[in-house]
Amino acid sequence: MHEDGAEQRWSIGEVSRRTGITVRTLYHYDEIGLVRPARRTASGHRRYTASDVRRLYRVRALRGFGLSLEEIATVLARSSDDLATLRDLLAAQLAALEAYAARAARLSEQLRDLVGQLDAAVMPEPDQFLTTLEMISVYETYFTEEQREQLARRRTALGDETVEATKMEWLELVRAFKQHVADGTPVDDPRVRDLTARWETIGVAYASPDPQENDQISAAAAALWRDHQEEISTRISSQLDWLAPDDLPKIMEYVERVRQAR
Amino acid sequence: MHEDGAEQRWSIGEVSRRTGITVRTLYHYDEIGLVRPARRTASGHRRYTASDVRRLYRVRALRGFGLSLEEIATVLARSSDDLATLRDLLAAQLAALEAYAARAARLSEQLRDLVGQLDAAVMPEPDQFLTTLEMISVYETYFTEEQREQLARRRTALGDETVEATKMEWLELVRAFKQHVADGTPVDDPRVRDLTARWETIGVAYASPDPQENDQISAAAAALWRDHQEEISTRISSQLDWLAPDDLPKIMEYVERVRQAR
DNA sequence: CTTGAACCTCCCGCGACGGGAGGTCGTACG
DNA sequence: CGTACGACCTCCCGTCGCGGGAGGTTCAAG
Repeated sequence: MHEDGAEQRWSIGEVSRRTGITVRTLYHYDEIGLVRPARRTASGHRRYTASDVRRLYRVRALRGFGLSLEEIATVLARSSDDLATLRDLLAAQLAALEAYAARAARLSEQLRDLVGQLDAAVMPEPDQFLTTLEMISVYETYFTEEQREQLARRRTALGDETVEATKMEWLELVRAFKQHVADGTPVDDPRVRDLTARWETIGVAYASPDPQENDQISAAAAALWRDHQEEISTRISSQLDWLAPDDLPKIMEYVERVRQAR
Repeated sequence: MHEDGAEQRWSIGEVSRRTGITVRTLYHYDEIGLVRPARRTASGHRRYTASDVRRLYRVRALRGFGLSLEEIATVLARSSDDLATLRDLLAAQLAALEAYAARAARLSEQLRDLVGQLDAAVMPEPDQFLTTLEMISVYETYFTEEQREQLARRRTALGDETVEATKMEWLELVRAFKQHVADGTPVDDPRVRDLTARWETIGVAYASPDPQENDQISAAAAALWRDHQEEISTRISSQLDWLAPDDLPKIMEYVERVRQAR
């Protein structure tokens, strides 16, 4: 650690080449005071010292971890004596990165599904695909991020076949109810009471251990149905040949009346 | 699909509540022409139709997948007849997301290491930690992303113990060379020739199957050493009690001369 | 002394809005 | 019928991390 007067200094271009940071960025760092060259020549040209360059390397590393320039400025201002701040920031950044990675993974999965559906031409109608997009958004409007995550976890835990089986069972119930609605079966008939009980147990597999959470999810689902009955009914009936668009609202209303009658 | 004159229309505030999109954002979408309400009242208030709201849901879903508003505008402009564009965009987005997730995973690992080192107080000197940051940046300056990934893959494939063993073996070689340098052993001595051979085989475990890639990595490493001898030497010697800061350059030069003498 | 590269400052632009100022409109209530 | 208040309107500045251009000065080599 010897510092004599003849210390080496570099022009902004040389520094740019050495560090791989563009000249424009160096100007920017100087402007905001993040890395200012130790001195200027008489004519105003920037002269960077070895210590400036080291600071630049630190900035680059921290930028690489996703810290903002402001955060970097604060940790580099106090860091010599205080590593705790830096540690906390890095730890926070780590948590943020992991959360982001998890979100990205969920999105990737959803996207793979969608692209797969498009490729398999399962959904030949363009309108139908766009409607799928709408439903995704509606779904996200009514359920919070945690709720969606919770439901997604449950689904993957149960496995695709189980989920598919549940869907089939639900459709079977819908068909049975449709018949009862058509027949005008009274709401206190033991048969429809049994069907309603099965209806309610279906969701149990997706329930979380926390009952309060379940209530919130049920409430969100109810609100979704309340506000978007038509779209949902249209969409589901369009994929089945035995269900008319206005069947589902009638069925849901009927089920509700059965519940009340208990 | 019946469209009578008495179609339902909503004010911007109602739409905001229904979709969860802020009023400000609705203004923005109108401004850039992404979602314009079907009409205005005489006084200029926006009136959104059901079809506008559906478009908003589509926009929100696509935004959720990370598409830009411009991309969304193009796919929604042509999408009714052309799902291929949308498919390609989603597929591209999927690839981008996966790449990003992979990068996030690498960064997380690096960050966990760093935070772990800070917590374990392995590195009590603040300066030393900041120097670590500098080295990270330098490392990234000289090796390309693929090269770093390649090296990281090799390291994880070999396992921590093997890597540690390699490090130990290398240190052993360095100590042996240090002695030979001190003794002035001639560069054509079979003992130093053997040591140099071992030196060279050490890196082989990290080599890629592609020889050209190896050459590039070696070149990058050489450039790094050329430009940052001092920092590296200082850093390594500070962690060992038997190595002076100026030993390593001498040793490297000696090894080079042994190589030339062959 | 000239030429061309490197350097300087100043300023507009991006993407997707947030937020405030300052004005108009709609409607419910007194 | 007036008035109060909330909802709505347009216009414009700010964000973050620079990129890039204009228009001028300085440096180093020939």
